[in-house]
Amino acid sequence: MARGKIQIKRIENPTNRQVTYSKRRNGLFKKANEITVLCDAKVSIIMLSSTGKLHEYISPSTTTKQLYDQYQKTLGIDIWSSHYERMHENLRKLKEINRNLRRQIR
Amino acid sequence: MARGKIQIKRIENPTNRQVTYSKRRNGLFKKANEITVLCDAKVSIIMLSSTGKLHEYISPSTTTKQLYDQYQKTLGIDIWSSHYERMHENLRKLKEINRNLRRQIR
DNA sequence: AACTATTTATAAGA
DNA sequence: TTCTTATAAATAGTT
Repeated sequence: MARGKIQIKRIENPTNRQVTYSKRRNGLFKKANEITVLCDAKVSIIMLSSTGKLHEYISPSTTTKQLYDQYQKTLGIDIWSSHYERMHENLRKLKEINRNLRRQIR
Repeated sequence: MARGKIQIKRIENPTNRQVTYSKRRNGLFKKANEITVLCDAKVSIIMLSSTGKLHEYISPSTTTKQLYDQYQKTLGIDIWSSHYERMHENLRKLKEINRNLRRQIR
């Protein structure tokens, strides 16, 4: 965009790609924050770089989970069910251990 | 940004807010697509407007669910371990109470 | 990490 | 909503 127009195609040089990723990620998150404030919106951004690093933006008024629960409710996709199932299973085991302990105490 | 600088604060007029939301959402999604192509990244954006409408951007190479499963796997490990540690601590306390009770019985 | 010439995004108006 | 355009903001290439 500056000092010369670029074509929107994959940057082959890994160093340049990383630098551009970092700069534009900052730009994207700044824009996300501005629309959050200006328009009273809620925004969740998750990014995975070509080197496998994960970055996230989330509007201050909410959480990533909240917004995805809303997304899930709207689109009917159960993204979090496996997480919930693991938590439930763990709670079940914990309660069983608690019962056994109380039995031991009596 | 144009025809006069604006302050980054909530736009009170609902019509103006809606117009700005629509324009800037387009801008944000365009930027998200550019960083996807230029940097070989994967991006998921979910937005909830102040009127309750949901909008989404997802890089062509993936799905929203895939990216959030990755997010959950990467960040969920920490959440899970702290939860595990809390349970572990609870168990330790229960065992200590148990020991004290046995001592009282003797 | 800073700089700056340019390109791009966009606020206000039509 | 879509187009225009003057101006603000982002950023590509460089240091």
